[in-house]
Amino acid sequence: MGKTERGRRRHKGVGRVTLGDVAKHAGVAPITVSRVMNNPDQVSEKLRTRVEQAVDALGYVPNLIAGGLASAGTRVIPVIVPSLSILTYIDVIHGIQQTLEDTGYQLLLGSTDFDLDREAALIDTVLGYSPSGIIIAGLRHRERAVQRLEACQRPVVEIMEYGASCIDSNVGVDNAEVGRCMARHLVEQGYRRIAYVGSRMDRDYRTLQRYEGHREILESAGIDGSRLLQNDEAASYQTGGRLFMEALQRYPDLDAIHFTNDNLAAGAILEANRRGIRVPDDIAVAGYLGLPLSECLTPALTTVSVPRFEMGVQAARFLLARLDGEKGEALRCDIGFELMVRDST
Amino acid sequence: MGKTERGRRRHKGVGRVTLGDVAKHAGVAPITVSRVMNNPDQVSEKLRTRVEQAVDALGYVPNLIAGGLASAGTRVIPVIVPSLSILTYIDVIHGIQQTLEDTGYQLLLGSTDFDLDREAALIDTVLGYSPSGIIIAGLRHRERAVQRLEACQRPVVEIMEYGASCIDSNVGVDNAEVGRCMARHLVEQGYRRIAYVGSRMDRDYRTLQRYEGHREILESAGIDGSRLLQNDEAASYQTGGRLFMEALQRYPDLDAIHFTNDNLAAGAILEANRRGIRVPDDIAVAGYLGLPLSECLTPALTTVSVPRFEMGVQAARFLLARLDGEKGEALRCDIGFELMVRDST
DNA sequence: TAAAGTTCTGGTAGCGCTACCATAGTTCTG
DNA sequence: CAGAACTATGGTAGCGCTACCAGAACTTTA
Repeated sequence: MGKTERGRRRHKGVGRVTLGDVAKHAGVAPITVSRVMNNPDQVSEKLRTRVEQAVDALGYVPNLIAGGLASAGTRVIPVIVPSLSILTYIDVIHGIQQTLEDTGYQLLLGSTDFDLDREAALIDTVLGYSPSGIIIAGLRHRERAVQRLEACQRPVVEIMEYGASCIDSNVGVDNAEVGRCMARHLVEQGYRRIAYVGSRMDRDYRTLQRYEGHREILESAGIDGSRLLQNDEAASYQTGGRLFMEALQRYPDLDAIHFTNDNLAAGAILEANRRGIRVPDDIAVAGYLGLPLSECLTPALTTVSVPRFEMGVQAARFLLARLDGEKGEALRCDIGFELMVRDST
Repeated sequence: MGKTERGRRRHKGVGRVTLGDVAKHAGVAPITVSRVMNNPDQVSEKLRTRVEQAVDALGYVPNLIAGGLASAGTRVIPVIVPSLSILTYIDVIHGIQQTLEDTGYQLLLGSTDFDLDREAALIDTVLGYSPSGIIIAGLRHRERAVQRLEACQRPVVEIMEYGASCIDSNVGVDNAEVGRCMARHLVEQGYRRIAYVGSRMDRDYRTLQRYEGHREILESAGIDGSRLLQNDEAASYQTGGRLFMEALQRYPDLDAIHFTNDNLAAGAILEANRRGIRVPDDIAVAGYLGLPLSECLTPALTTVSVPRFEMGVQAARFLLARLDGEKGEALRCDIGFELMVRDST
C-alpha cells in the first residue's frame, strides 16, 4: 500500500481514472481494456460490453499522452503555415481539418511568420509530440529542418507550391505559371503598359515567383516587364486602394495593373468605385486567388482561381494514404488553377 | 546487454536520440540534461554549456510526449470552435495564436460544426492530451462536457459570448446588447419597416440572441419586430445578395434590413450596386462584425464592430494568467463592441 | 479421440522523461 | 572555525499505456 500511496501523491493526476481502474472494475486485465478502446474486434462481445460498461460507469477518458509514449506516436498532425491572417492558408487548413476530422487526427497549428528559422524551430517542437505526420507550407526550408523531417520517418506533405522536388509528398500550384497565365491574358487583351503590384513580396517568395512569370511573358512580347510597385503593409483592401493610387501616380500612362492577390485587387476596384475611376475603361485590374468577393464586385474581378480548400483536402488524403501504408514514390499533385476572365480586364 | 537489445527492438524509436544519450555524452545524469532543457538557471554554467554542446552534437530533440506523461501535462492548448469557414473564429484564433506563440504553447485545433455532442466528444479527445488549458467557443455545452472541463482542473476560457456564468473564465460580447444597439440606431434614424435577415440561425444560437435584442427594441418602439428572413446556406456574399432580393420581394415596403453579419450585408450592398438599387435611399443596410470590407464598400456599411483579434488575445492572456498561478474568482471580460455609423443607414 | 489450429486473454517490461528526495559541495553567520 | 543555510547534482521510481510473447480456451481436422 505504501508504494501506491507514494505513487499517488506524486502527481496532480490523483483521482484521475486510469485504464487500470477500468480493468479492475470490469475484472479483466488492463490490456483487454486497451484492446476494447483501440481494437474492439479483438475482444469477445461478452468482455467488450463488460468493459464498456465499466468505462461509462467510471467516466474513463484515455490518456493519449501515455498511449502515445507507449506506441511511439500520437494521432496529431501539425500544420505549419506562414500566417494565420492570410485567407489562403485558412482555406487550406479548413480543407485539411475537414478531411481529417473524422479519422481521429487532431490538427496542431503552427505559424512561422514567413521566417525559415522560426519554421525550423517549430518543426523541432512539433516533432517532439511524435506526430503521425506533418503538413507544411512551401518547398524551401532550412537544411536542418529538412534533415529532421527526413529523419523522423513520417509522412511529410509540402503544400501551396508545386515543384520538382519535395521531401515526401507535394500538393500545390506552379506560381510562375500562374503569373504567366494572367500576364498572357492581359497581353492578349491588348494591354501594353502593365504594372505588377504587390505587398511584402520579399517575405513571401511565392509572390516573387508569380512576378517572374509575369515579367517573362511581358518581355517576350516586347513589353516592359519591370514596372513593379510594392510596399511593406499587409495585403488588405486599404493597402490595395493605396497601392492602386500610387501606381497610377507613378506610371500615369498605365492601362492595366496585375495585382499579386485578390485582396489588393479588390481594394483597388473598391477605391476606383469611390473615386469614379472606370475599370476597365480607364485601367484594367487583375488579381490572383479567386476569393468569393472577386466575382461580386462591380466590375467583377478577373483573377486566377486556386482551389485552396481542395488543396488542403488533397494534402490530407496524401497523408492518410501514407499512414495507410502506401509506400514508394513521392505522391505529387499539381492542384492547378483557373483563369477567370471577368469584367475588370 | 540483452535487456537493452530487447528494449531497443520493441519500438520504431530505434536510433532516436534520447535525453539519456545526451547525458552519457556529456558525462552527467539524465536529470541534469532535463534541467538544462527546462530550467537552465538551476544548472551551473560549466555543466550547462557541456550539456548544450552534447545536445547540438547529437541533434537531440526532446520527446514532449514523454515529458508530458512524466509531468502530467503538455504545453498544448486546444481551441474548440464551431467552424473554420467563418472569419470571426479565424480572427479570434489568430489572436490566441499570436499571444501564445512565444510562450511555447501549441494550439490544437478542433471544430464542432455547431454540434454540441460533437463538441463533447472533442473535449474528451483533447483532454486526453493533458493540455495546459483549453479555450472553447460558447457558454452552452452538454452537461457531460461541463463536468469533464471542471474535473480536469485546468484553466478553461469560454469565448465569443459574454454571460452571467462560466466554467472558469469568459471573454466575449453580449450578443443581445449588440442586437439592441443596432436596432436602436435604425429606429433613431427614422426607419420603421425593418427586417432581420440571417442564415443558419438555428445552428448558431448567438445569432438568435442578437435577433432577440433587435426585436425587443423594435417592439418597445411600437414597430413590428417579427419580420425575419433566413435560409440554410452558409453566410457568403452570394447568399447575402440573394437574401437581400428575397427580403425586398417578401416585404416590398421595407426601409431597412438588419443583417446578422457583414458577409450577408456586404453581399446585399454589392448586389444593390449591380442592380442599381440605391443604399440607403431605397433601403438601408446594416451588418455586424466590422469586417475590413465593410468600410471599403460604396456606400460604406454601417455595422457593429467587434474586436475579434483582441478577444483572442484576451482569452490567451486569461489562460496565461491562470497558468501563472492566478487563482480565485472567475476572470471575466466583456470585450465590448462599437457601433460604426457609416453611409448605408 | 488426439493433434493441430484458431481465437481470446493475461503477464511483463518498457516508452523517455520528470518529481521527489538525498547527498555532496559551497557559502554564510556569529 | 563549527554549524547552519544554501546551491548544485544525482539516484530512484514511477507517469499510464501498449508491444510482445505466452498461455488458456475453444474449434477444427483426420
